[in-house]
Amino acid sequence: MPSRPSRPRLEDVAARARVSTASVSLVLRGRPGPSAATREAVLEAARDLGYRADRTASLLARRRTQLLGVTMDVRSTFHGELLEDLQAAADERGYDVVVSPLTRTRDERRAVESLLDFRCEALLLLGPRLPDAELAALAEEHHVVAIGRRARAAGVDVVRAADDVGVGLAVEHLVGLGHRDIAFVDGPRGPISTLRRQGYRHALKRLGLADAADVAAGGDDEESGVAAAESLRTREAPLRMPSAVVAFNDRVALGLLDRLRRDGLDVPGDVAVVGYDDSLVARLATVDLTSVSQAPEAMAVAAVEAATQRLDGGRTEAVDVVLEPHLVVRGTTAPRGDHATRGDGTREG
Amino acid sequence: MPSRPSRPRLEDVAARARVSTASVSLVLRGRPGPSAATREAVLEAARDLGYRADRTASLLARRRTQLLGVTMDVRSTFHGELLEDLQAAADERGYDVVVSPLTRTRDERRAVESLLDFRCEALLLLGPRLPDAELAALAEEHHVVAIGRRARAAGVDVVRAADDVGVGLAVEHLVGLGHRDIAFVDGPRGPISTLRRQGYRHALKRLGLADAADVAAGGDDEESGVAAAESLRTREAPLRMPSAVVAFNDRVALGLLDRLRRDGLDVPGDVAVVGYDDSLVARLATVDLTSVSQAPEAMAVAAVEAATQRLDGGRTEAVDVVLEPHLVVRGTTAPRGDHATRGDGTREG
DNA sequence: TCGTAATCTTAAAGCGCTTTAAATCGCCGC
DNA sequence: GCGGCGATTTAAAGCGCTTTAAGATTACGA
Repeated sequence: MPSRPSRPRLEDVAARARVSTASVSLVLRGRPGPSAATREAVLEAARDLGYRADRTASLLARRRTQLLGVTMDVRSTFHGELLEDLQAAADERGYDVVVSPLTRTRDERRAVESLLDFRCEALLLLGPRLPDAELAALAEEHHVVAIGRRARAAGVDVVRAADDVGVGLAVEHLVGLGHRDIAFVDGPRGPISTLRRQGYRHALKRLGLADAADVAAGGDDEESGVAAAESLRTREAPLRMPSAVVAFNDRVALGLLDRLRRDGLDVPGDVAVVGYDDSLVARLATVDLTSVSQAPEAMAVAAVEAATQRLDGGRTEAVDVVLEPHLVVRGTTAPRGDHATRGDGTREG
Repeated sequence: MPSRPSRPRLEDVAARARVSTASVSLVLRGRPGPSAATREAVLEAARDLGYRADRTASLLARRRTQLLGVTMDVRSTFHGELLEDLQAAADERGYDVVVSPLTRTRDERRAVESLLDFRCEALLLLGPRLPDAELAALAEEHHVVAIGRRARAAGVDVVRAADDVGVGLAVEHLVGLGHRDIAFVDGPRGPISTLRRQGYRHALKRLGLADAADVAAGGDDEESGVAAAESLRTREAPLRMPSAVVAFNDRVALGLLDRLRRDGLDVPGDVAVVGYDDSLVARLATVDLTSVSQAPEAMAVAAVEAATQRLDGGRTEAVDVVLEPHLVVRGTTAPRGDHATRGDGTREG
């Protein structure tokens, strides 16, 4: 039941403090000018009245909105986490965030439109799927930051993690544990998979294990993981069941884990598994998956930074920020020794 | 790189169409008045100029904002789903949604403040944790709808599912499959658990199995499920390992599943498991968990409906909408017969 | 004591759109 | 040919806040 007496306006505060609305405006926004006496009077009046500025009006009056628009997939917990960090980073810089969720009935284009209606000053797109050309077109009219995806679109700022390096870390970790037969379960067709696969190959080469390269078809979800597990276990002669697997992402790793364990294999005893994304599910005590973190906090900060540099710092050249991922070691990886001593030897070939 | 030539204003459209700004405003919002000729001229001019109304300005001018504010936990996929449906429902009624995420550094109060700053006309709170008193206070000044939680707060509209009925459905399903020893793994202390537990007890009574009531301590996450699985398997004499378990929610069910299977039990062969929420994870092919759905779409529609009824329908009495949940049968439940024929008999007592 | 600079304060002009109240235009009947 | 009426159109007054430019005060040095 909204209050009948409409909320107090700036004018009311001014009247009560016996000063002009200009002074009130200045004081309330902490701008220099008003004397200490005026400040106090205004603050007191505002407090008494329970005054709260009408953002709509102030946005209209000042040319700026100080709003950052974010598009995201609400169903993705990774995006959820990123959003948390974006909020925090924006807060610190005096910006507010408007989120525009993508849903079945609301594609990326629509979500962006909505953000523009709100007059957001910059668009932060989480894992945008818009074609590069469209991103570039958008960037001609607005500030846009693509997060988590490489983009060859003029004028678009990009903030992403070095996926190849990330996979490399995983491989090094496994080799360090004594593993030699390390398979990589691929992701869906696309630039991200390519990069991760490269990371895998290069790491093996670097470690003198180039010959052991073993890439299995995969995908980006649990089912792909299950399928990959099956194919790894039923392969023909020259190929062997690896002692460790690096999966395209955590979901795939999850499918792998599930299937391997149902088949009676012990993880990490018989097979070590590493995921990618360090998603919330990887952190669950029941999953406890070793995974590569894309450092969402750092990405968030970098993205907001990119936006504010354009807005307040006068930057006009697009930037491409590449962050170093890091490995989070948990319970699905262990020294290879374990395998030899308690594995059930369910290998082929 | 935002465009230099500032975006066209209403005035520009008016000039180009050779009519007044009033006419343009009327036409663009589809209000009655302008003649067909005027309409056409305006639409054409607007199209030519690529005109897009400045929401900020129009919000200020008209008294209404047509904005619904939603607070949610971004990490919850259930909230994510709900949000999708809320968006859709709001869209249909000509409202726009502003979402205010809860994060570590941004509690519910803060999130609500933010929504008020945006001048949202109604607050839709997803599973609010604010104490009833605070909800009631908020409701004195604003329209508030609590979603998914019972609230004894004056003036607050509530939209929730009949949890007791939901658990009842699960129990009936299991009994229909021939199960008799059906345990319930409880949730965390609170009204929701109480209601679900009641639903469990009442259903058993109704089916003449009151004596078989078997409530195990639980919680609201995977770990609680693991713990519950352990306790179910190691209990003393008179108690037996049940042939079916209804869990407080899907996460608990997941923990149960994981632990039971690692212990070599077959689900649903040895034990049938039912979750609650019909979350995305329950639907994963690798999980395929029978679960009770709270019908998020229906909740979303009801919530938006509640808000618009107050805003446009003139309703002033609070409503309490209780929706009927439904059971989604998947792969973790099967006739008890299965158990007898292929169970490994790992029971106690 | 007076002029001038420095410091505060404020009147007033918007920001871009909506809306009301009044003006305009046709058209009809007498 | 004129008064009148309904259908359109529009001038103008805001919505609540910011900001600029001018005005008021005070402070100082000469």
